Amino acid sequence: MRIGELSERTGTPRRLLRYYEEQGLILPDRCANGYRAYDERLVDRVLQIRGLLDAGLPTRIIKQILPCLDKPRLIHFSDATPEMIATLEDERDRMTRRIECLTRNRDAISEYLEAVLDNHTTS
Amino acid sequence: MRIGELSERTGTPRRLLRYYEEQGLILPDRCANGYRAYDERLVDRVLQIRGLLDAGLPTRIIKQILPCLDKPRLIHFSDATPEMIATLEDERDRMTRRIECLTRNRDAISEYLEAVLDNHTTS
DNA sequence: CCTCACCGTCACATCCATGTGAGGGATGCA
DNA sequence: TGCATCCCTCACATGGATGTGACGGTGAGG
Repeated sequence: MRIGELSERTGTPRRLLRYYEEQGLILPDRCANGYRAYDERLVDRVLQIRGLLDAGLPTRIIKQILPCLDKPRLIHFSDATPEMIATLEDERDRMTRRIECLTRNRDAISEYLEAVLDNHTTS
Repeated sequence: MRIGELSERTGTPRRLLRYYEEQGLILPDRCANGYRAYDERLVDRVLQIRGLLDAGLPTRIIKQILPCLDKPRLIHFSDATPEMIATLEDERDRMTRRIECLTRNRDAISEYLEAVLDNHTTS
């Protein structure tokens, strides 16, 4: 598919699809035209990228963790340098901390909302 | 406490403590000097702010959700306009989505790391 | 009194994700 | 053939969080 369709199907501005490519997050083929040709699977990948960006990860980190998720069983041992492993462990821990923080705060919001709505219906 | 101590205890540059104040996230007292005087409780609040920022929330949103968490039982009904409630519900849902995304990816990283480390020790 | 470490404000700089638009080529249809 | 709609690259702009430094006031200790 071309960039327009991918843009529509992922709700992502074309500008950003090109930006993600520039940052090395996706690598579309090119038609003879020069037009970018995106594989079907890139729909999910783009959504994943957007999710991670929205969760506060920079493209530099996303680029490093994406290859680990490609094929659950096709591990790229070539990339598995000690530094890379350390980076991944760090990032996994940061993600865990983020999850805890978000969960705590979301639960507090839920509690607040319940209290307010309760009060509203009973007053 | 003054800004230096709060900065040290939270690992936050003074610059940012002033910035958070400018954005209305914290509201320190002032000594006769003009020096900012921070309450003990602001240590936790600053850490919470940093956690939420790191998780991708903008200060504008953080400012709105912080009051809901102040006292679990001291609900500020005065702020509970319908728009505010809608905002909170939206933000709660966004947080849930972020949590799901982070959890999925973190688990995939863990799986990858396990596979790599397994392979490493048995080869 | 001097000095040093703290504080204040102000302003400009940087990084990153994103917006916007100009200028031009490709494709397909009236 | 003309026009609309897609695509390309390039480049400049914006907004939010953060860095950095200038310039000056405060206050405790030698």
